[in-house]
Amino acid sequence: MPKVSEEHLAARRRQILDAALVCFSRRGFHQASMQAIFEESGLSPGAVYRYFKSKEEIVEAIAMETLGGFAAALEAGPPGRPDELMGRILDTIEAVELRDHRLRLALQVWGEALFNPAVAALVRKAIEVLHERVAAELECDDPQATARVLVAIAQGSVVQRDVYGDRFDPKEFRAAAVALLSQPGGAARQKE
Amino acid sequence: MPKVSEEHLAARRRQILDAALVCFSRRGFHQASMQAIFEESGLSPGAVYRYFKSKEEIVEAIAMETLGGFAAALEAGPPGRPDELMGRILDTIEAVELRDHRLRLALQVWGEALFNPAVAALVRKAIEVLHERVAAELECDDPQATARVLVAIAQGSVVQRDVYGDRFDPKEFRAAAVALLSQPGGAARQKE
Amino acid sequence: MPKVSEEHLAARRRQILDAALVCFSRRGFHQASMQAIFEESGLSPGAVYRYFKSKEEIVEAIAMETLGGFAAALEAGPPGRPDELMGRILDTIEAVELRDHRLRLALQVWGEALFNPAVAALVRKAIEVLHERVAAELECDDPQATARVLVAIAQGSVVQRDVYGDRFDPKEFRAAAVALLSQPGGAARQKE
Amino acid sequence: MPKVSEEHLAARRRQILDAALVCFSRRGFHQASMQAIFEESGLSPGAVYRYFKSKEEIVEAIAMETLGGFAAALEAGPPGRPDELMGRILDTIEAVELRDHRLRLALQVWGEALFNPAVAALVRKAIEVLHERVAAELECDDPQATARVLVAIAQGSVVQRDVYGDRFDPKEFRAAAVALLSQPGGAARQKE
DNA sequence: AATGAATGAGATTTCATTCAT
DNA sequence: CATGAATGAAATCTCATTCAT
Repeated sequence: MPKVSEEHLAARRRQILDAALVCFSRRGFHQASMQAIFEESGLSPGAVYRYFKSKEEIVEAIAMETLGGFAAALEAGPPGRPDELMGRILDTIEAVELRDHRLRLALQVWGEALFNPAVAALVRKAIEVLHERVAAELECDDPQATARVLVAIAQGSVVQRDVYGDRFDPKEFRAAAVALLSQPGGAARQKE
Repeated sequence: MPKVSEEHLAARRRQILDAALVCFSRRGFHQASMQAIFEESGLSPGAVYRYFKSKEEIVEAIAMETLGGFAAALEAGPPGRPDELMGRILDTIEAVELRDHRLRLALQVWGEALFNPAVAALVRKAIEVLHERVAAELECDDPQATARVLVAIAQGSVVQRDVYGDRFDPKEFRAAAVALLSQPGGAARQKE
Repeated sequence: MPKVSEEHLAARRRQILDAALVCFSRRGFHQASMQAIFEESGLSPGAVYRYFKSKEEIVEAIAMETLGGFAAALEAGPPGRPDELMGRILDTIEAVELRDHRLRLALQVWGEALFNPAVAALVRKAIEVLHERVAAELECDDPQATARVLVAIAQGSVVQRDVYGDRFDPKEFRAAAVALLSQPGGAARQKE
Repeated sequence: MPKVSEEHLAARRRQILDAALVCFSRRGFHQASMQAIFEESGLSPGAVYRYFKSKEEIVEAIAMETLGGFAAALEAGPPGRPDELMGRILDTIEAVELRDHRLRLALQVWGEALFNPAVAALVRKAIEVLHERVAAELECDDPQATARVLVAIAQGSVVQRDVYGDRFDPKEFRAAAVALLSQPGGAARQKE
């Protein structure tokens, strides 16, 4: 009974990736088993392997989705100062996390990039893209270099959030980051 | 070979941890096998298991060393502005990386914290300590919150370096970060 | 080879249990290795573990079969005197041994009950059942207590047979037991 | 520092066997590890292996002690009827158990005899001895065969006690056995 | 005599993957 | 297109035993 609609195929793929998302979030890429994905998805091994030819391919698909989500969500806006852009970036992370709950995966994906060249390429590309977007919207002396720092702040915030869980306060972090960037030297307590 | 000196025992432990360091850096915590550690260390399974009672214990020991290394290396100094402290933090990372080559592990350790409560506790503690150190040396409006941002920049720099490898330029990043913090709003191209 | 008939599954289970039977009889529960069961059954580890999730589960299944075999084989009959019932019990043991060759296992199962609570429960249940059956068919003063002694004679005969191997003569034992019970005091050489 | 008194050697041996007794009673011959014996005895592997050249030798020594204990404890007495002797045998088991707590081991030893020829020989010898002693003190038609049945009752009582633990009532069992043997046919409720 | 560090074979179990149906 | 039984390599860890000190 071959020939099945495009939608059907896409739905199956989604079903598998959703299950993988759950499993990877729960135990990590390498501690989650294919067996767990079969169960979570309600599909048989054969079915899953029809859509992805290895576990690694699933990992890569999840990595791609996870990284792509952020880039896609960062809306273009008018050029602005670093602190303004920083606020927008952190707001976007917040929005995406609310929608997808993929922050735990982001950290994993970066870690996976250390050993998996395909994922490494994805991650590099994604950071690159983000970086270009940010640089393009920055109004400051060295937009390229500054963009890298803003991206680092965002990445660091993800690390802290993943590690601290509920004890990380995104609003507070956002305020601190924006303040630091808006009155840098000034933040130094007006010494006298 | 009974009753052996303390140093001997310590040396064996080191031998195992050094081997684990190599293996984990090469393949990651969960893809490195115990077998690989036996071979890299030149010891038998029984010998390794005399010093660590599970793979997880080795992972935790490595995590602890890796995190402790940074905290220990950040020398105390006189209070200063955020940009000054940022420079010192990034220099420390640089120095530690040159010495230990553990930056790849740092990212892995953060990832491990997502699923391993013991490692999570270690990481939280380590970040906490760093955070307190930084806050204590900051002269600015809200040292606690500001410290968190500086730590985030440092963490983000580690992510970028791990992902970019040689293409990450630490000096450039350092310069950009310090510049951004010293003339924050000011960095906004003096609009005219 | 998907969706396979019930019989196929049952047959595979049998195949594994038959192999386990051989291996356990040959070396004992704890000295028989899973490897041996894989080889004896001609199945792969994965296949065996699909049907039983641990070695212990196989041990328990074998214990259950072994104990159940005896209970099932003891046919109901009209109430009778202790010596009559004793004869029937020993005959049943004989018949079951001829059919299944599980006497070596019976002793092992009792031993396993010392340390394995699940097996202990099985054994207690089996002895209980046997005991009730015997008591129900006894015509004598205290059927409950008497049943316990008849069961003990049966158990002791199994011990002796296992230990003596071919040198144990079941017919002789049966005759002696029946004689002892039929002319108890009387068996005392008519003193004058 | 060689040459040590005989007593010292004997004491060490005892120390090891006592530890083994504890370990074997707790987990069984094959599930108790040598490591456990080292710990329980407070001796090093090297020390233990000086006195016994393998685990099997310890098992055999324990088996020997366990079996010997019963034979030695059954005091000689004047010839008597089966029921009288039965009472004495069960009383002896009781006394020995109170003293040594080795009943759990007895069942294990019988099981071990299935696979270990040295133990099998010991067990056969022990049963033989017991058998001869009992036969010699029996006053009845076929002392040899009757002795075997009495021994079986004793063995069966050990099985039941091991399996039932505290729920086995030795006094009740003793009474039932003696009654059955003293009024065998008679126990059959005088049908009219 | 005694120690205990070290060995290395081997135990149980899991897991990604395949392919007959 | 889908199933799920089967595979078998490999993973972690244990254990009886040895031997240099």
